[in-house]
Amino acid sequence: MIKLAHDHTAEDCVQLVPIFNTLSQEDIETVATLVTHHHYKNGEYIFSAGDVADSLSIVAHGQAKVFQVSAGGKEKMLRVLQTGDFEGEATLFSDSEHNNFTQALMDTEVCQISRSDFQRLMQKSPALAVNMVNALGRRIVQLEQQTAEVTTASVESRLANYLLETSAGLDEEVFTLPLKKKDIATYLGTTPETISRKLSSLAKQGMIEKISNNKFKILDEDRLMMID
Amino acid sequence: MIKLAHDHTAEDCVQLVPIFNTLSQEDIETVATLVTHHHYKNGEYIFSAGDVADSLSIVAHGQAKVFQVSAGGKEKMLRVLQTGDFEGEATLFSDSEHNNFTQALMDTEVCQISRSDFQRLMQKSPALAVNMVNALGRRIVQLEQQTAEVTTASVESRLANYLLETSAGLDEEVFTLPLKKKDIATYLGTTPETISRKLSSLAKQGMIEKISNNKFKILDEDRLMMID
DNA sequence: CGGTTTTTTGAAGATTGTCAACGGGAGTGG
DNA sequence: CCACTCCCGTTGACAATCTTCAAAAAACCG
Repeated sequence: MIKLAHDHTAEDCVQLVPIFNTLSQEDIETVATLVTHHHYKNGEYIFSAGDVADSLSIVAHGQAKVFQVSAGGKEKMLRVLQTGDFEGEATLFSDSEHNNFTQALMDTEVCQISRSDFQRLMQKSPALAVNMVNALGRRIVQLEQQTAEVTTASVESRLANYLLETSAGLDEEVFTLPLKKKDIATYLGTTPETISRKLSSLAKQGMIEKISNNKFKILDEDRLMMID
Repeated sequence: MIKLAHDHTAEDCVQLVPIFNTLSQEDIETVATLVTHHHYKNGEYIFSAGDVADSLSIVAHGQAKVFQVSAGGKEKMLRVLQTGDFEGEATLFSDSEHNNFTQALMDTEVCQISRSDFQRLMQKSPALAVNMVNALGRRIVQLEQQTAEVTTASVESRLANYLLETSAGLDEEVFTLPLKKKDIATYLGTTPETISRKLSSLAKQGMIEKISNNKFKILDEDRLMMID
């Protein structure tokens, strides 16, 4: 069966993405017709704060960073979208503007579905709505943990956790940080200088090893977990 | 039409709570039959971390605080549930244990619905699932703002915002803080001592007035908003 | 009213932020 | 292929906010 490139990618979205891939074949085909597909190169903006927020964006392949910009012009990293993640919760329930920026970190495929289509789809396909509820629930639990950690733990502890999470699930002991240190800093609620110092400190203590600028190796997982 | 007290409260839940009150009459009646109702006095625990998490708890009337306890035994306030709010996202998607504590701050009516019933209900009534998606979406937006603020703004600014939010929507200029300063402190990611000092500072600067231990009056809203 | 918890206040100390300068790597253009 | 530039990361010195510890005062509860 030969398909056009565009169709192929639209169905990829639906096949690849957790909130869709448990749906019935019929639903999957419906979703595929409603989805539009876009490609973004490294550094391109998927959307910006102030844009009309009328659709949900789903990462079919690649990575993108979501961040806010304060009145003073300072960035605050919120999270990194991986394949299968989506962004645009704010668009789900009201006509509004995006409050975040989303920027591709590499070549990234994004599928979008308009709020009205998505709401209709949820009405027609309860399984989708339930998937969505579950996905959002997971996200809330994670956000709560994150806020608790930021207000509770020291920078060194937060950084250690970040390294553990980022390296988790990789067979390779050597892993690459997907973000610049500047972004890691705002993600963890600190400054690039402090990140630099704490990484040195962790290395000096023998818990990690710096391979290159953004490649590291975990040497002592247990000790990293017990910081603070 | 005469009803038993218990039935009355069960329907109150359904009538009062945003995620339910837009449902069809038929759905509302179904929900009412699935809901169990409990009363908690000030200080009683609605659930504790480690409890089996198999139901969603909805506040029909009253106030309750949700908090975590760290390994070291320190509390971290997460939020205050008001009438209509619910807690138990973690229970939505998997058999697991609660990761939070929830404790009544006054006499509080709580309705609970089991995960399995709730999931069935969402399958049958897409409107409910959509309401749920919207409610969770709102919550995520709020949590993101909160984390951004904690990592970005000074304690004085966070406290000022907290006072503004807590007093918002009240006609009375004098308002009562629902939490002890200890809890406000962990909510804002600081210590009771710092809260005490910053409140004095705000009062000295003429932005607020201390009426009693936990009653305050906003004097200069504009200046409070512009801190930091 | 007695006892316990909460809040306030003070002083000292620590973690982290800020400012500034330097070094290095990546990309560009000659 | 080399030189130049720009941005990022590093390092140091200093400042500031905030935390911690301790003790006294105030509020709360039965």
